[in-house]
Amino acid sequence: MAKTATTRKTAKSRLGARRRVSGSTKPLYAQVEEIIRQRLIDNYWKPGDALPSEIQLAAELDVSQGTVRKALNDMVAENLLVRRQGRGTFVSEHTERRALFLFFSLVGEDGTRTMPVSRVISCEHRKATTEERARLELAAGAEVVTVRRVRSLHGEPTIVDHVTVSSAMFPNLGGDAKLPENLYRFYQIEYGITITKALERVRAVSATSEEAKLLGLEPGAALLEIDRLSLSLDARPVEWRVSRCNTSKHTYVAERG
Amino acid sequence: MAKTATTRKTAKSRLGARRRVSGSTKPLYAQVEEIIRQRLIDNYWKPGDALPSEIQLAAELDVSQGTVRKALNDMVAENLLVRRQGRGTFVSEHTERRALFLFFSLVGEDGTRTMPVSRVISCEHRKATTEERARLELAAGAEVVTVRRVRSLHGEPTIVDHVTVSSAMFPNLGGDAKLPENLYRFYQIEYGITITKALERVRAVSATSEEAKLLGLEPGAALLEIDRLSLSLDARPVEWRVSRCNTSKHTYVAERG
DNA sequence: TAGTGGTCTAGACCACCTT
DNA sequence: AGGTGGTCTAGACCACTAG
Repeated sequence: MAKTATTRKTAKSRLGARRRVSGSTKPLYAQVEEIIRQRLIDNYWKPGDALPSEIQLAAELDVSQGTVRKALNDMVAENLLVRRQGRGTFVSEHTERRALFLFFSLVGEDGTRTMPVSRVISCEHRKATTEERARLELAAGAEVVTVRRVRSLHGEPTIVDHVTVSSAMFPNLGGDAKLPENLYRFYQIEYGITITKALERVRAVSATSEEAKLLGLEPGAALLEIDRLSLSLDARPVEWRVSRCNTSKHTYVAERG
Repeated sequence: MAKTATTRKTAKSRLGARRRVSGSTKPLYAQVEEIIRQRLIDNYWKPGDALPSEIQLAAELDVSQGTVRKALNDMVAENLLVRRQGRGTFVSEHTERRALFLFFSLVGEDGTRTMPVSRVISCEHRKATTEERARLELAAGAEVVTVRRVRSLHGEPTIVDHVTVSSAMFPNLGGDAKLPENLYRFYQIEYGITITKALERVRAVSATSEEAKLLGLEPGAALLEIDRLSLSLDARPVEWRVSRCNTSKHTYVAERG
C-alpha cells in the first residue's frame, strides 16, 4: 500500500509560490503560457526554433512536467507551436502552406488552393485617414503605407486589394526591396512581427469601372469584398486589407461549428 | 521513498485489454470518445442531459479518471459537451444563442447578431436532383423536401434561402406543423439529429428579378450567396442550404488562424 | 456537507526520431 | 542508446454548486 505518499511539495518555486499566496491568480499552466508567449513576442525564441524539452522547461519554471505539457498543448491549439514526437517542440513558421491554408480563403471549384501571383499597382506613404487610425489603433497624425495589388490565380486576374500598415511599425516597407507574395512571412522575418489571427467581414459589392478593367469584367459586376484586420501575437491590429474578388471561378470558404 | 510503487495494473479491463493486445489500436481516450459519441448518436444521452461523473465513467469503462477527462475535454472543444464546475457534464443543446453564434454568419455593422424572422414561401416534396443527391449523398430515386424562405432582420427582408433535406431522414417535415425559426433545434428535438458542423462556400452573385422583388432591390444588385452543407454528429451530410443575402446593412463574418 | 469538475503533481511506459 | 513527445495512471487538493 506504499504509505500515504504524495507529500505535497512545499511552496518554494517562483510560479508555485505566486500561485499559493493569492487565491485570485491565474492557474499555473496559464502563467506558463504567458511566459512562453512573451518570449515569442520578444523573439527570444524565433520561428522555426526548437523550444527546450518539457522536462527542461518544467525544471526552469519549477512546475511539473504535466503543467508544462498542458501549456504547450494549448499553444499548439492556437497554432503558435508545433510538436513532433521524438523531435521536439518548435515555434510555428509562416510557411507557404500555412499562409495558404490558414490565411487564404479562396479555393477553386474542386476545393484546391493555389498561391496567387501578385502585381503591385501602387505603393504610397501618407498620413492615416480617420478610418485607418481607428482600425489600426493609431494616434492622430500617424503615417501609413498602402500597397495596391492585382492578384492572379492560374494566370487570371482575380483579386484587387489594398494593404495598409503603420509606417512606424514597418519602417521602409515597400521602399527599396520588392514585396514578396507571402507578406505575413515577410513581416515575420524582416520585422519580427507574427500574424496569428485575422478577423474577416465579407460582403457583395459592384465593381467600379477601374476594378472591372483590372479584372477584365464589365463595370457593375458582382464582386466579393473581404475586409480583413490581422492581429499579431500580442493581439494588436497590424494590417488592414480589403480584397475585392471575382468569385465566378473561385469561392470563399469557411467552416462553422 | 515509498518503495518502487506504481505496480503497473494488469490488463484486466475491457478497454485496457483491447489497447494492449494490438499495437495499432487507437489510444484509450480516443476509444472512450468513440463510445460517448456513439451514445450521443444513439440518443442514449439526449441534449441537456447530464452525463455520469468522471469517476463513474472511469469505473464503468475501467480506465483512469484522467483518461475520461481527456476524452470529455476533447469533446467540449468540439462543442458536443458542456462542463460546469460543481454541476456536471452536459450534452450540448441547440439553444438560440448557440444557433446565433455558431451557425448564423450575418452581423450588423456594429457586430451585433440578431435572430432573423422567416416567412415560408414554398415547401415542396419531390425527387432529388442529381446535384442534391451528390451533396446529400443520397441514392438514385431518393426524395427530398425543399423549403424556400425570406428571412428578415430588424423587419427588413434581407435573405432569401432554400433548404433541402432528405425526406427519408425527416419524414413529414413541413407537412402539418409550422416550421420554427431555429431549424437545427427542430431537427434535434423532433428527429434526434444533431447538426455539429457546417461547410460554407461564399460568392458574390447578381440578384434575379424574383430575388430582387422579394428583397426590395433592383434586379442585378450584388448579393452574397452562402452555400452551406450541414453535417450531423456522425459526420454525414444532413442539410443543403443556399442563402442569398443583401449585405448592404449586414456582413458575413469569419475568423481565421 | 457531499459531490462535481479544475488544477497540479509524480511516475511509468510507449512510439518515434536521431546518432 | 538516449532523448523527445504521447499515453495512462493514481492521488491530492482546490473551487464551485447544491441540498
